[in-house]
Amino acid sequence: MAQKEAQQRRPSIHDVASHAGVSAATVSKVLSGVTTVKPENAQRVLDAVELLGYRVDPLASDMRRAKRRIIGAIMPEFESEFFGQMVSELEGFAEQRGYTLVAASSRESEAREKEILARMHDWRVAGVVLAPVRNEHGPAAGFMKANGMTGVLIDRVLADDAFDTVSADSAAASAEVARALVGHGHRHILVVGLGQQAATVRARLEGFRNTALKLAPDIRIDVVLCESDVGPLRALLHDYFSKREAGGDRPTAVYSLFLKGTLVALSEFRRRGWHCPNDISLVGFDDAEWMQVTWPAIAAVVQPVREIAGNAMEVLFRRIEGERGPPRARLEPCKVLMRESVGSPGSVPHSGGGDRQ
Amino acid sequence: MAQKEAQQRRPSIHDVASHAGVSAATVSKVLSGVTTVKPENAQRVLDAVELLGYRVDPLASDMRRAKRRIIGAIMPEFESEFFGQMVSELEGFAEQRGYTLVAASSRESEAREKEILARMHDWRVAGVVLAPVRNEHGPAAGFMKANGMTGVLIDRVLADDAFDTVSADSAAASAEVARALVGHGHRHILVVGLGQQAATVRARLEGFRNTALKLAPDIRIDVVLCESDVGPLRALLHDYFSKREAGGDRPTAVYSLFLKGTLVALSEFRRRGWHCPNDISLVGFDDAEWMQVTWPAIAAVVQPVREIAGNAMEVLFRRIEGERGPPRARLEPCKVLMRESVGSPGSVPHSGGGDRQ
DNA sequence: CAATAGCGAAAAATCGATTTATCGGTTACT
DNA sequence: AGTAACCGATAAATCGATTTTTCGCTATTG
Repeated sequence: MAQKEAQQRRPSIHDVASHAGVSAATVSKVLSGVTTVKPENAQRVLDAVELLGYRVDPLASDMRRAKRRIIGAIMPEFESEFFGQMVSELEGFAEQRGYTLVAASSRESEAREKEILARMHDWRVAGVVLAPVRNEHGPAAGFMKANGMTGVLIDRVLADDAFDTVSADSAAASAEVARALVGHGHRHILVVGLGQQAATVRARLEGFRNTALKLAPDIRIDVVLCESDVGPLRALLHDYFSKREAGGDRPTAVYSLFLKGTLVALSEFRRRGWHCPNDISLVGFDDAEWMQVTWPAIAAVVQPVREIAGNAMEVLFRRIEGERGPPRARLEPCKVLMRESVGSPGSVPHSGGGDRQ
Repeated sequence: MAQKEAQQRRPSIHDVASHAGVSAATVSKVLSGVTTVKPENAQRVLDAVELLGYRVDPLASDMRRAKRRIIGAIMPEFESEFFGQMVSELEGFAEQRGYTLVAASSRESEAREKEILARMHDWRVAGVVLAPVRNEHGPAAGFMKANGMTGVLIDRVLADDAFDTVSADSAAASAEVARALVGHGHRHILVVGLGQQAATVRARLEGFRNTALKLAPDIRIDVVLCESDVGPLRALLHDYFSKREAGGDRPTAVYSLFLKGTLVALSEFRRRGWHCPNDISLVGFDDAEWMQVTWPAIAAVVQPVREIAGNAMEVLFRRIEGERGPPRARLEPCKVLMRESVGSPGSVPHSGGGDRQ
């Protein structure tokens, strides 16, 4: 019975102390590696720790010190492969340095983003990896600044005057996509994007447009931007293609600036019975595992998740360790995988039907 | 300068108290909603809180009480849609009750799973939602039991003698798949699975086999199980189909018991130039967004993520609130979406080539 | 009128660690 | 011899809240 109770309540530093016949302060010193303890006493402390199965209570321990060995990570969502991989990688890097990563998702809401950040501030996290919902100018970054938090911004950011940023080199990747599509002979291209993430999308769009116009000044680039959510995009795209098809001047290729856009585009093609690349070519920003196993495989821009995570953690820990100096904006190069969804226009003018059923 | 210092150090309950001209105890009472405080004083406290921007320090606050308003969630991985959605849903439900959810992934390692669990125990989380790497008999569940933690097991579990479990009704869903495939006339079916998750996979396999045999006693069911990781599955499957094709008795349908298996199967079909459903039919356990936009759309068993998350949180909070009684094992019904990847065998005996290029 | 009950708020104990101040007991130095 | 330095360890203060105890004051009651 007494044993049972002893098992229920977890041992404190005082239990260890009285068991080893020393004071709590001595136990604390032994465990924190202070050398001014008689070896004999140290051994008895360690024995008692072993016997009782004592573990330091991190909350009590951390209450005095300013920072805890915790890194907070805030992602816009967890559903997509990209952010899932990102969290996994960040976890690994944090673990390597003896830190714990706690992850939370803002679920695409700036209000929740700030709320989570405030909670992490309460927890006294040593640093935050923030993938903002919109861009680096949102309220969350402001909160971090106002409260003197240490952090790094990733993904939907370009550069900031207070925090280091790490993101994919969208512009360069988009330029490469432009080269490929123009090279295949496309002269009328639709670009699909989401307005929310202002800066990043603009970089992707400009990178694409500039290069395309330079290579083929006569090129026609249509843009369908969806301001708010993904939902309306489906309708927008349907309208767009209906009008274009009626007018007889529909684009020969689509470049989607984000993953869900690629899905929506594919689903629209499907609805019309179009197939890639015979009826239309498709390239999407962001890769996913399934894109390799579809018929045909979908061409995609692959973001270097591991590199972004690694560099973000690298600069974050440098700041945590007190490094000063102006914030730096890092861009990691993407890989562009030109798969079968891209071909040359006009080879088969218009199938309409489809080759199945 | 003095203002700057005031901004730097975050206000404590004593700052609020002295500002409002009351004691710290009174502040605490006001904030925790105790009614035995004179309205006038309460107002002054609230004003001071507002003025100083005071927030309760959760570290100090929780130190006294045994349980913290934190729920821990441990998932095997974050990369897949399923667990990503799961974490999102859990987060939502925790938020509804004023709890914070901290998520971590064991990255398919039982050692890490236990390590994370120990850390959460140190944090004195109120409860844990554990999606074990293998099944309910792993070391993590043992750790939870030994330390008297409150928790609920989900996904890769059937039933446990110490913890409530919530999972998808794999057996029933598999039976439905069997009915559909047999109904379409399939008499030779390959089932692809991963051995790791023992109990769940067995349930899916048995559910399928039993029903299929009952409906068509002459049916032939091949099974390719991969014990360790997904990697070897690719080779196993390739071997399997090579032998079968040589023997001229290849199956007319494949049922994959897990998502990655579906991808591997698709990629193998692709390699052989087979198309669904003309050359072979395919059903996968676990749905994903992309399955609707491929040609053809892939039939899938949809796990009720939201229901599983909701019920897990429901039973977990009941246990946290002190409910006794034997653990219950809940099974949530799945939806089976029979999409175009399933057809009748023999309609087009063997295409081999493919309908593109 | 004295004893008691009730109310609101302050004082003090508590949670589990860390850190600083203190203390007894040697040893070394002037 | 007197004191300074030092060593190892303990007592006590601290972190920021919550909770229990105590206390002063007013209102009720026999």
